[in-house]
Amino acid sequence: MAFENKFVQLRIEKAQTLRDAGINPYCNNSKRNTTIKKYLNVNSDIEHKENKRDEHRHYTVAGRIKLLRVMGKASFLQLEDESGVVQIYVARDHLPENFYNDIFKKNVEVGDIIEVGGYPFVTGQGELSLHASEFRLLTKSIAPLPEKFHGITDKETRYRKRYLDLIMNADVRKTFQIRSKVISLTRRFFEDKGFLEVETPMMHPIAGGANAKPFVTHHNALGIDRFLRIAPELYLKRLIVGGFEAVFEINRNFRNEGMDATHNPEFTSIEFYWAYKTYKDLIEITKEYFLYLFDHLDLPTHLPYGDLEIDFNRFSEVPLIESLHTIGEVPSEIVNDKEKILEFLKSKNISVKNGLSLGQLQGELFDEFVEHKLINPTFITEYPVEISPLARRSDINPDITERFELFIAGREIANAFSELNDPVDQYERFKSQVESKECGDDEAHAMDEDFIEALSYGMAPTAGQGIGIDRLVMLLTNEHSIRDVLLFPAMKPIHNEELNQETEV
RNA sequence: GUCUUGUUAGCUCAGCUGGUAGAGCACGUCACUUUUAAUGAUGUGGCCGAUGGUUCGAAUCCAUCACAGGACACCA
Repeated sequence: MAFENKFVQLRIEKAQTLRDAGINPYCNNSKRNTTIKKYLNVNSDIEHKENKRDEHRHYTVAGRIKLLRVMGKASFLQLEDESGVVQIYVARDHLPENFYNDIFKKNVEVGDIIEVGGYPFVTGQGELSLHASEFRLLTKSIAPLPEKFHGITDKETRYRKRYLDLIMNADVRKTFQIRSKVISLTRRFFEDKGFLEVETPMMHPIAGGANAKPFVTHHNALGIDRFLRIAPELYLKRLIVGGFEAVFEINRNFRNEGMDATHNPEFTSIEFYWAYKTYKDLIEITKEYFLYLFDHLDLPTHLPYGDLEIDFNRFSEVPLIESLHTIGEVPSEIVNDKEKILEFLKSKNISVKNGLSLGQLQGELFDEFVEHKLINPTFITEYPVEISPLARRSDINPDITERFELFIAGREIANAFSELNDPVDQYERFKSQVESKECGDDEAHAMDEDFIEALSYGMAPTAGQGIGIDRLVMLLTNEHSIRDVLLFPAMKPIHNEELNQETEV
């Protein structure tokens, strides 16, 4: 039952006491006229004034009480709003008669949201504070906050009750402010380059554009199942067919797969498509994009990440096959021989699915021996065609594609290629994907005939790229779990809630 | 999915090889008009994650389950 906790009960009683005294514990006519940060900035000159105060100034701030130190006839409290923290000095004799003793001391506590009016002064300890002459409760908090020193550290509680995490941990708020900036800067970067932001469907009749298991939902009115999108790619390319030459979309994708430190079932990406360009142009714009982010976020280009230091002045480019040997230390004589790769993998005790093609085996080698070693930004180029069903073939070598993936700190951050715009080739590639699907690869791409038809009308030569925003934010904020850059990461429901839901129905 | 480590007061944590629970913060009461995690005194507060088992006796040992963290697998 709600509110049964004894501390909550006590606070509810206090709220009632306030009502009985004619004070609304949930009033909404706040008179706040400045933020705490502005208050501190505007009054930074006070310490140089006579008596270190200016009784002619008057400000009204509001926020949550984070700390409360009652010392007889006067009290100090730390008041926090979104912009910052300020110390408030509350003295009995500067407030209406009996207010301090009967209302403030007895019924106001840590967690409450209040409004305070008064003048600026600097305390004996040298802290710019606000001397209260008006004090008003705005919102009575009836649930006690976590411990003032240790705060809340239990990860499960932090993710399930993110609001508490945000109240208690300023650095968590900072992380999400940076996340917001990254998205905003990304939007501005592409808009400034003439890209058009578009919104394409989240519910797809065919889950395409990536290899992944989709979530399924049902549309009652049409009586059909829909898939939550695993990627917007095929819709964005339809727009290129339609004549838009530069489009992007920043939004969620959904993949019905495992969860771990780098995977959440819903995640945010930007995908952008650029007509009359190739993947080589994408390498250039990607470098430019990173510089833009670092510049506007004021980050060092030697970025610390855990124990690593990533050098964003050094982007390198390595073809995938070459990387197997030069980075992964796989003997170069085996990398183009299926049987030898299988032998090699066996000798390293690595088991792979039966019936993989050469390109797929090269992909396995890459994942196993190269990926985790790519710390500084590295564009791995020229992916095998078998693992790139939507990418354009190289004119020089039809077994490889004009594609790259960008790796930083051992993780894939972006995936990009010159788009396959030959409808017949695309049709054949889908067909071979469908064969894989029938052979048990439940993540292989499905046939999308409507997309083939769209391509048939002609899609200008185009380059397209996807960037995982969550992983990017992890890098930029030095976070090592995707849950720490998602406000509300996916969590299993706790058992009691499940039971309640069942019994309520 | 596998392995592993957790789950004790609102929060942060103790609790040994079994003898029916402790601290700090918070909260109540008292003192205190310049504190900085204020201080001093005093008090309240627990279905020890859930269910079974072993035992005279379980927070503690065993099993199963739930949730979480980590690692691995899967996710090209």
